Amino acid sequence: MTDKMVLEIKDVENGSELSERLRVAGLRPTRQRLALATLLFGSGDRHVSAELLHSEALDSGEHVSLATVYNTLHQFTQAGLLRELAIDGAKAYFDTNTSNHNHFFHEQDGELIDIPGNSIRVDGLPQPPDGTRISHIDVVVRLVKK
Amino acid sequence: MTDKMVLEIKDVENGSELSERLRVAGLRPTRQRLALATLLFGSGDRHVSAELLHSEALDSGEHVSLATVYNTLHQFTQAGLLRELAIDGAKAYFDTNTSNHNHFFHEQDGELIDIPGNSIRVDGLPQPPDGTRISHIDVVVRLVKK
DNA sequence: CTGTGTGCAAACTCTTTGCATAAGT
DNA sequence: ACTTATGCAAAGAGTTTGCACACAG
Repeated sequence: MTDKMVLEIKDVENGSELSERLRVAGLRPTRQRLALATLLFGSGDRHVSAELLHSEALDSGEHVSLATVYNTLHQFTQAGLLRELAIDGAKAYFDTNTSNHNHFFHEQDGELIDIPGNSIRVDGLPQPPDGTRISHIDVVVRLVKK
Repeated sequence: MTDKMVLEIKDVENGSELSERLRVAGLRPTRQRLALATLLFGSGDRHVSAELLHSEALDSGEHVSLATVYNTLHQFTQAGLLRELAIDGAKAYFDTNTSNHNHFFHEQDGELIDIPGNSIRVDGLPQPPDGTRISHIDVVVRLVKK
């Protein structure tokens, strides 16, 4: 039995393939990154701001500095684990659902809700300008109180 | 001939129905607002940031403080003369085209290009959550270099 | 005159940065 | 050991605010 096998068994035992996800992304699975990853990926799709994630981490008893939260969110985004959303200009939101989907945004509450990727269809796209290609299309359906 | 008539004739003479647009919106046509309105609405559709508009105003020889530029952009937005865009989170953009249309956004250059309102069609919108109605739908087609 | 608008500087929010210390491999 | 990550506090960008003065009606 090699060291590598032992490592794999240990990872499976403590239920944490999060370590492995981080390692694959070239990120050391530090205490802080694991804590944030657990909050982010431990329970379905989420939309978080840096401040929210920071306070959740503190609430859960892990000390993580706000600067580290920002670093981590950007590292995760670069690694493709998160997608950054430009929704309201004031602050950045990060979405744990990186697949193709869109959003309702409640302008008064600041609440953000996923719209499944297959429900909205965008037709009639004009040709992108020369020398460019479409990276992706963001659709934000803005809501107000009735 | 009444005072009112004199005023109307003067407005027509200097070619400025901008004064009237501001008055209708409940905004006094001050020197600063007229200068900004001229820059904004004097030449086709535009996308501006506060800082860009401020420096254009200074370049044109009109002194306007940055705070007034912000005030004015928000007042114009509230009056329906502008639409605010949440494109890249870092700063706010204001669009002089308030009709229904969408945007190409070149992520690397930060360039913003209008897509005519009638070319894109969005289908398959789910029902908005209870107690809310759709205010409007923003479609941003994000571009990267080929 | 009266009320609104403007300018200035200070304050505020969100985010980034520099550098010494701590932790992972 | 060696390298990367973290924490702190300070700096930075963009935006807002409070209040005295100026201007439009």
